[in-house]
Amino acid sequence: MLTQFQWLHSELSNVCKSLLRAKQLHVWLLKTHLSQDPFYATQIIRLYAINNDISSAHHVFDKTPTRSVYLWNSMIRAFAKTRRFGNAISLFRTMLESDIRPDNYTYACVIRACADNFDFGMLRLVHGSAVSAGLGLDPICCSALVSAYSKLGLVHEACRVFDGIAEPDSVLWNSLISAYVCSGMWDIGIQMFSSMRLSGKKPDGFTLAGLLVGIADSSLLSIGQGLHGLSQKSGLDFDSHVGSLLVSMYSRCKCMDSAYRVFCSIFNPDLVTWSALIAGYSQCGEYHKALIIFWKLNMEGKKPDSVLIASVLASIAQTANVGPGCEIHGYVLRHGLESDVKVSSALIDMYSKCGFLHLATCVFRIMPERNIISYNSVILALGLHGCASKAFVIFDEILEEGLVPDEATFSALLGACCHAGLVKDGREIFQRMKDEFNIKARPEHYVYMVKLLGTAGELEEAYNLTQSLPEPVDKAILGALLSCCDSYGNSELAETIAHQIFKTNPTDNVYRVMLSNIYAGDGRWDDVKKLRDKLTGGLKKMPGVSRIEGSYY
DNA sequence: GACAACCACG
Repeated sequence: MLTQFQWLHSELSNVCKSLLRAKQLHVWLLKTHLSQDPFYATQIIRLYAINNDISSAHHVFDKTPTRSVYLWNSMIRAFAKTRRFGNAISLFRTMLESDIRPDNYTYACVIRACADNFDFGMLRLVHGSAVSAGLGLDPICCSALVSAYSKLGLVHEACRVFDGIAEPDSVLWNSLISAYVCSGMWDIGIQMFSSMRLSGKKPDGFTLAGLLVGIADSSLLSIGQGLHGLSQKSGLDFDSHVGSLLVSMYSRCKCMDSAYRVFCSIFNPDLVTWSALIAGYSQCGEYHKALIIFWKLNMEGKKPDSVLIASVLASIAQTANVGPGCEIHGYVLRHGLESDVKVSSALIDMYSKCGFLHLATCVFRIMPERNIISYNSVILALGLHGCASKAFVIFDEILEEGLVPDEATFSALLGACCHAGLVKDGREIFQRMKDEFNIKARPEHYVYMVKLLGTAGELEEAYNLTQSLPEPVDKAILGALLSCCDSYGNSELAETIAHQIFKTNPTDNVYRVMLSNIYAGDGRWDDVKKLRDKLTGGLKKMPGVSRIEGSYY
């Protein structure tokens, strides 16, 4: 039989998400007067933080008279993990003024918080403070520093920290490899991997994980396959992290057969691995397979989490078939997932892409918590359905809420203007994006602007806008203008634009076909022939398919 | 208690 203490320890080590359970344990500890014991207080803070009840966690911290380093660290970590970076830093400052000295774990946690908050200035300060506390060469601090600098894109700083260590341990090697790979320098990451092996350190699951995320697309497939072989040789393919990363890696390489094979070889795959497979099918455009895997997951009695639901909803949105979407919505309501901001944003997008704007706005209105992504989803939905003025009302709501619009917000607004033909509003919001919100226009913003002006017949202004950009101008921007020239039958401008595109994209036949169609519209058949003769093989148009599924009104 | 995975808007 379990003793009370064995029971307590097993309950505390259980990381299961349940605020109720955390509260029950807290009450039990209060009754037995154990709650003031720094160890138990630390555990309760951790449980509250996992369940996002930061005020209860802070209350426990306040009420504990003897504060160990452990206790301070757990409270700072609780703030940092719930993205309350300001609180984490100010508690760290209070700790520095107290008679308890921060240890290497405190610094590692604060360093990570600075990186998560993209606060370079604070990271420098904390780094300096760690050095003066004599922890400049501590392996735990250094691995946190290497990861933090690389997250901020400062891979050379990360390298400097690494170079300062005479005998790096595996964790530090893994952090450096990850740093290079995450910064897009996967070849240096591979070199570091060789150096690690030469130095006698055995690669582990983390090493492989760091390398696998660098296999961004099918051009690196053979390296990915090599890493897969290596993981099999060292028996690391049984590691659940490595398994899920192999599935994602093959998905990114569009090798869904291999991804599925890896998935099948994993004994009892976890939710992350299921998610990786579903997202993989979805990203490869195999939405129906994604749904089949989702139903299979349900048949096995597994409980999908919010991340998995969000990726399935994204798949459904692409199939534009609201039926399964409604089923998932039912599941969401039955399992109390509707308050999750990821799930709700995905529901808004799904309903809007399936044609049900009113359901999308209903979901939005009853959301208890909204972030910029949920606002962007609803602006996109309104824009897609031609309700541009309502989209602008939502934009004002963002500002009233004190949220900061991002690139995607303006993309959605410009898209809404395009759909509704609101040239004046489009011009205005494009200007405000740059002047008021300091957001540099990205190619997609220019595409919308060119489309907006071009569709309204302002071809000259649209052309001037494209020519104000530095060379080479993105082909999508010029392509948008080319298609407007087609609508207005302006074959002269079309010719100029098309040749500008051909200069940088000599093999892109799509634009030759577009220009040839414009010539044809003008009756310039000789030019059509000249252009068509230049076309190389492989020009096949996928026939369109439409289908009507059952009605869900 | 430090280093790693799946995810919603474009």
